[in-house]
Amino acid sequence: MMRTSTEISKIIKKAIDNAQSKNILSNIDIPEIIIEKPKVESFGNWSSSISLSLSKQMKKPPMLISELIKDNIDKNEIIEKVEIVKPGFLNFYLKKEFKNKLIERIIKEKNNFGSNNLGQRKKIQVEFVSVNPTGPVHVGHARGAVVGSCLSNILEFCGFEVTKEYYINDAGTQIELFVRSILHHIYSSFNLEYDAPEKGYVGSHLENTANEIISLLKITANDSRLEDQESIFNLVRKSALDITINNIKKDLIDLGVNYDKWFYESSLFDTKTTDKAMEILKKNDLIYELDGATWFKSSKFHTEQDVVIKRSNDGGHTYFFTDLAYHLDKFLIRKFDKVINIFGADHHSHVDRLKSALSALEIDQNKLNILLIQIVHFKNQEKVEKFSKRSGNIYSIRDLLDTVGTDSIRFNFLNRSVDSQQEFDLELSVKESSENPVYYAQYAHARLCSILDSVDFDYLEGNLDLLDTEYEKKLIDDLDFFSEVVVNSFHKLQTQNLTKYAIDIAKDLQKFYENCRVLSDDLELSKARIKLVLSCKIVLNNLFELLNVKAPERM
RNA sequence: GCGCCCGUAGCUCAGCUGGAUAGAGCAUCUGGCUUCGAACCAGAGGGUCGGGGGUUCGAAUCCCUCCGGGCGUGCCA
Repeated sequence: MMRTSTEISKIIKKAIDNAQSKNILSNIDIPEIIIEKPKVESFGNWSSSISLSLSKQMKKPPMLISELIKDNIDKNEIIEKVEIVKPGFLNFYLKKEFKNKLIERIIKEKNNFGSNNLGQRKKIQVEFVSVNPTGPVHVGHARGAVVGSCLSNILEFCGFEVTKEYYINDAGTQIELFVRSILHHIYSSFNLEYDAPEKGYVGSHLENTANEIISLLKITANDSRLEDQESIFNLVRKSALDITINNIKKDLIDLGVNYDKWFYESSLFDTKTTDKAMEILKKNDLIYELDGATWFKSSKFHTEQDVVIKRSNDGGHTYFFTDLAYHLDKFLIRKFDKVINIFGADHHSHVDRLKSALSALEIDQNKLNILLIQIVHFKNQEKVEKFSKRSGNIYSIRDLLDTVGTDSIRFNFLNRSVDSQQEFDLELSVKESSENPVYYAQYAHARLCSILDSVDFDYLEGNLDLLDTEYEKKLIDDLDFFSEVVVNSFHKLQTQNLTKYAIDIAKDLQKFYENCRVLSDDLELSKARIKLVLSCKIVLNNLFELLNVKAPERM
């Protein structure tokens, strides 16, 4: 089913063609005709400023171009009326029958209403969060988690085959440090010597994990396993990873974030993908040795500086190298048509490097989309807290979930552009949670449910022509806009227009509720209004589904 | 120094592929519950869109420059 804006766009294109073939409009190439929702109701249901942009090339005043377009619009089943407003806007009013059909269609399509097939079942991967498994996911990553999960929902709704993936860095320096920090704690608790690593992990989380491992592995004071530091390292490493990853999973699930795949960095070595990557780089002469390290000539592509892929001190691979191999896996082995990586803004130096990696692997760069999420400051009583896992000063997602509800957190994050830094006032979010916009939208939904609950007669034959107040018309206008909002979110890969739409439609619903009695003595009118209420509920449901926010029937 | 992001109402933020009167939530003030849920509604106040230049019929939006804040800047991830 085509979106209304697209339908109108085609009608206008045809009208211009008509005028051009009659030689009353000059025969130039017509750009994409953008049809927009006007800001003000008095400007119709949809509008276009195409005449203004054509004016110069056509050497005609926009008002005149609009007149000519209007006069040459073919008969159609959508547009009731066209208004031309200075300085040359075309404002369109939709036919009643078209609006009625829309409502019938919503009721029929239910969960699918608003979806589309722009993705054509193409394989798309969304990789997000991917925090080192060295502790709980802290609040700084919650934003990326929520945005990633919502974007995935949108992509799915737009017809993509989506794989949500978490990349587990289980092969690098940080894991090593983490495990050695745990071992230090374990040995210490039995009064044994084990050198604490420099820049290691400390704090209550580390101690808790260590203690958990002691009881899990039943380590005792005179345990012989403690004599072989090499093998105890591997034992502890595995337990530490399992424990940490399971906790991360649990926290994310409670945040409404779930994954299709948990990808282990170490598996890239097991499957020899890293070797393959190295071969390609060597084959293309993109590798050299310097100062004992191995370098990748990324400067040949997009970066100013080359990048180390093998360290000089211990010969270990850098994070960048395994990430390069990881992307080889994504594109050349698993063959995703498109990949979206969501990074924290502090990783933005990684963007160019990764792009250069793709070039080296001869992968089309347009297939990779990297979203940088700006950081979140968590404010607590005037103090802006700095959180760091290594220092042990953790404010985890779990802590956040314990004080603020999931819906509130999600809505709060989704309601902003990822380009903007965000200040999250912890005190305020708890205190004002009942005044959070998400509850406003949910309340509208609950009210609709409450009405529908008390209906005990058949209303599906109701005559929609009876919907004639400004409040009802506005709601229908909103419903018509939903598919458009979804597509916009997809194109821009953003979520804030969805939450904005939620607030907008909720506001119009509250006004409607206030002014239009649904269940009344006028049975025919009641039936029509119930159908409107039902279609609004369906759209709100679909919207909440995308946001992964609850659509409560009662509150 | 260089690179990326941001600067819009008292606060938190939308709007930025140029378009009509710059919006929302919170906060403040005034009014509204015997009728489907007042977690609501109606109304009011509140703006040099960081400053300055430029492009354009038209700039919060594009370009230049300056100021302010954040993040990053070859062997952590």
